Amino acid sequence: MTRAPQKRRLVTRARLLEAAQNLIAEKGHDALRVEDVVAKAGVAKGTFFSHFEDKDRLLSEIIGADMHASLEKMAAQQPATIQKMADAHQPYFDVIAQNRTTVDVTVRYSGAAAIEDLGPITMAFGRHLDVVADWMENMPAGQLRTDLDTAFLAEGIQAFAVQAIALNFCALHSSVEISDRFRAYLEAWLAPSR
Amino acid sequence: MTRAPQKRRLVTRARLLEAAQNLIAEKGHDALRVEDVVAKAGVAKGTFFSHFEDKDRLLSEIIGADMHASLEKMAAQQPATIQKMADAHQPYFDVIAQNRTTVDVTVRYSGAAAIEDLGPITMAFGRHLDVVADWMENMPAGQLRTDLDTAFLAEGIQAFAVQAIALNFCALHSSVEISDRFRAYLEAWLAPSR
DNA sequence: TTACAAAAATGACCACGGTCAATATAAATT
DNA sequence: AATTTATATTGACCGTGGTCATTTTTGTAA
Repeated sequence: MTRAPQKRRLVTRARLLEAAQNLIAEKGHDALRVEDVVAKAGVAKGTFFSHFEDKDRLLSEIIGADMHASLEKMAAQQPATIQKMADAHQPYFDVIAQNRTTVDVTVRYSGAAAIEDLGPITMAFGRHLDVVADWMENMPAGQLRTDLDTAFLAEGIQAFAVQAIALNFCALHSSVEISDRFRAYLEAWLAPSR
Repeated sequence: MTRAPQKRRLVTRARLLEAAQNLIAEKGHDALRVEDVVAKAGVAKGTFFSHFEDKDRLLSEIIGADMHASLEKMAAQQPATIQKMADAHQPYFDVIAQNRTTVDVTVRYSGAAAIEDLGPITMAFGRHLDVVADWMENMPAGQLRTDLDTAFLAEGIQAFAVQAIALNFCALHSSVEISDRFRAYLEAWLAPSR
């Protein structure tokens, strides 16, 4: 039986997260250094690693929270068409595709390391599935293919979201074109004309 | 105008690659250390980085070659059904999903860094698109949806391949189940019943 | 209060990827 | 053959992520 953490620990953790967020806001995810974080937070280096198993885990904590926030914005909507579903993903793409680091970390954590401790990014990916499945359940009839359940369709949407982001980074396209590509994929996936 | 490299340089490069391949065969991709590679190859550390911009680039060179080999096996076939298309991907999955490192590197290099110098993994991804597009061009009629061209359908296949691999690592499924999942995706993507 | 055990924090230390001015070797020029 | 120029290699050095035995702090029970 593990005990509840002392409040001191929670304070330290919050300090570390806040320091990291400020540094990211200043210099971007790529330039984040653990030593800078601990210096700003006023703790020792070892403390950092007693709170986060590695640097990527801290990043995943922050990026995961951002993803979650954008997903809640999405969940508050109910797009009526496939096109609008695609468009509603914009805030989500904005978070994931900020830069190479965010893309890398997102992808790495999309497959969870441990089963027990699903990271925040893994959770966010799960939430994404739920959100789009829910959208599809409540969409005006006749637009979606009916041969597959919404959970399966949602998996496909996730695959296309990742693809759109990856291809965007490949050809150095702008963020706008992510959604162009994504829109075409969704149309083809969700409303095939055979 | 850049000159041709001296043969000495080519020899050194080959030595480095061979040393790396042997070490990977012994201990796996994860345990590869640059210092071990240069020791085995009998060169200085700096030499390594004059041949490969970083460690990941060396890995991408080796994994990319493996991917290419498996793709040529695939290209030599002509599956007659969607199911067989999916099954024919097995050697490709075996290369990419060997372990976490191969998956990470593959994904990272799927989006090329520079435009000039497309890495071997990026090239392999491109080859994959060609191979499956070619399969679809030469398949017995009536199986595939006709509303989209094969190049676009190929992009979707790629997206689903990545998704199948990623989900496999997420839930810690076995390699067998990658292709199960992939088969379902392909059927739904290529032959929707609306 | 004091004593004590569990939790938290510390910082010297290590591992390893990556850099770069200096050196050695090969090719080109006289 | 001697000199010069381009190419290839070297290895000491650095930055930064991550470890762990030790010390400090906190909650608790006598």
